[in-house]
Amino acid sequence: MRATVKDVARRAGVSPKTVSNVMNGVVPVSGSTRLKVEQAILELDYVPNLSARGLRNGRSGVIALALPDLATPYSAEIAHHVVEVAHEQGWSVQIEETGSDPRREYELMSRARSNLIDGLILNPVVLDESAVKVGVSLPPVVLLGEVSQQLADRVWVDSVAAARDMTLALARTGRRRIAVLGTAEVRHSAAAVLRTRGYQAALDGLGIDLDDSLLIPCEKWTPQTAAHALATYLDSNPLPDALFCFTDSMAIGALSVLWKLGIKVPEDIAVAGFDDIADGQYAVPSLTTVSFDKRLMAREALRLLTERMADRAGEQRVVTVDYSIVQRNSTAS
Amino acid sequence: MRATVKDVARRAGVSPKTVSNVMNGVVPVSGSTRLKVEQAILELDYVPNLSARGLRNGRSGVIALALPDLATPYSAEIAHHVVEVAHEQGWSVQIEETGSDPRREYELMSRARSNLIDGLILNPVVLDESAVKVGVSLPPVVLLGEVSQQLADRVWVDSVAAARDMTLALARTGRRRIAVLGTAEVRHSAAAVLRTRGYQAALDGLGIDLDDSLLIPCEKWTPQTAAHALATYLDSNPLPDALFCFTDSMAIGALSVLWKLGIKVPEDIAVAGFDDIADGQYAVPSLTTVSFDKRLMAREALRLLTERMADRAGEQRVVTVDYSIVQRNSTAS
DNA sequence: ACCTCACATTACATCGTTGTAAAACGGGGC
DNA sequence: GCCCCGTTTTACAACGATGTAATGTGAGGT
Repeated sequence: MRATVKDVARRAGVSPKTVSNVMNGVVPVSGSTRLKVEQAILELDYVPNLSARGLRNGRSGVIALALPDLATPYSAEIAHHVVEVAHEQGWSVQIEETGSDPRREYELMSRARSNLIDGLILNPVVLDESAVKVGVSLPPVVLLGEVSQQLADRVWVDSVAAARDMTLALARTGRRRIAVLGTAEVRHSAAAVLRTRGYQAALDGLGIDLDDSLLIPCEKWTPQTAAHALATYLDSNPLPDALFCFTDSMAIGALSVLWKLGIKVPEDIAVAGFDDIADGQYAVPSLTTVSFDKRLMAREALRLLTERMADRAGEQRVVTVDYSIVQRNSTAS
Repeated sequence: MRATVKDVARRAGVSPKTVSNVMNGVVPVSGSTRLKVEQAILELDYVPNLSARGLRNGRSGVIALALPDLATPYSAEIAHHVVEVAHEQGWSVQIEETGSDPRREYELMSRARSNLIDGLILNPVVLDESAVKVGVSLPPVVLLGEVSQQLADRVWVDSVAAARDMTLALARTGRRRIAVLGTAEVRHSAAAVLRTRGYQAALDGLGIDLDDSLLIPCEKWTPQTAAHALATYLDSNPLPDALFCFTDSMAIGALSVLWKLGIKVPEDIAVAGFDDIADGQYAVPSLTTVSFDKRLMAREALRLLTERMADRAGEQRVVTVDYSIVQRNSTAS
């Protein structure tokens, strides 16, 4: 049987509450009793029962992190940082996968209410109206990434501006027929919409007419689907000058296809990505991308979340994280 | 305020215990009362408090998954599968990162004891003696991956055999000076030791003398460190025939370095990895690797874990998951 | 009408921790 | 020696759900 405060108290010759006081350190405890208690804790190898603590004071010390798909390098890096930052601050992290299913996104919020979870960091894909219900009797939520409506506190990168800048950067290397990979036809993910918007803004600024045939749709943002989408596209379309993939993962799939087809990057076509995942640096050729500080995102998300827990009523806030265009070999001129 | 069983009971005109009976479905409840209760639950938007439930019946429905580093594609894929399989079975998953620090590995086990966690799936790196203490008053544990001692239930791939087979496969393409990347000089991770052993066994079988200068050490198994290790190595050593990297991640780093040096893969040197991460398929050139079913590993780990929870005393078990050598372009002859 | 028996429901206690409010303690001043 | 006051410790109750054991209900048999 596991030792409880009672056992420790008996052994130390004090009351249970005193043991609790020693552990929590809010109520002052005299040096001598503190020592006795600490001794007893060690001897009995006592560990507090977090369920009981959670029941008693209404918070569990656990937050949930919900991502579309953990196997995605981008999600994995985000998860890594959130877990690490959370741990520094004494939080545990429960991971949930939404599979980019909006039903699941909402279900999570309601599940979180069953406690054991003090807050939720959600990387939504198609959230939108499905979860407008946020706010009422739901746990504190911070959204991570693009959303089309302001539903809750949120941390993001201005991907309209980033996509615009990347498009401009590609144009600056002399490319004119710039295709994008990852536009959405069915499920309009906020990220796809915003990045497409940035791309169009850049073309407008350059005085280039938008050519719809340069919008290569790709519903799932994985190397596999990207590779397939690009291969199919190239079957019946001329090769563009440049290819701006809406994520690095897709870019990696694209590089693979281009290599198999004997198309040289960056000589025949420039390729750029978005997210700056670790592997992009080691892609062949190394990948030009939109980079931003994921650890900072994690830190800010956690900050917003803890502040929200302290004050459920405050105004909704948005943190915009800086980005930069990182030029690597895949777009050399 | 959140509704409790009491509120639901009052509204449905029954006792709290009856509400509990309806929810848990073990004790029979008549149709009419069940309906009343379900109605009340809906009206009040009642969600059970898991902390209270956990306190009362000693299990929280949460398991922990501890990995060295979530940002690693291999870890991420494992996590993805564990989370998905666990979710299917109604478990939640708490993620912990060990940073391959044995102290942290042990700390986790003791933390797990504070409940909120019914079991632990641990991917150890240097566990060994540090956690021999498993078993006594610790939560049910399943180890995932290589270990040097049999400490607990465990799921693994026979990486001695796999490394041997991969080495033989490289030899079969006519390579003789086969280097390995990822041997350990400082912290002897079990995986490094076992894979090196398989490599040596293969050379023995082929009648090739072991050439120590073909063992390229690399403590951390990331593309970055691998790239650095390989670049440094090639500065002062002749190019081997083939390079067997102990993980795909390292292989990706290696491919990047080779490409930058203008060394052609597979013409000048064959490159192989281990783990079959998704990106290996899209590497340039696509990566030959040791493949195994990660979802099966997750499923088996969870099976062992739940069985262990049911029977803390049973014999320790080992599940060995099959592997296969997947030939791709990086080793074409 | 009465008793039995199976089945449905209930009251109560309990899980381990901690906030509240009250009690015990101890030191200093008169 | 006594009282007062600040500090430390304590008893008790409560968080919410559920197992135990006891109570209540009704149908069926005689």
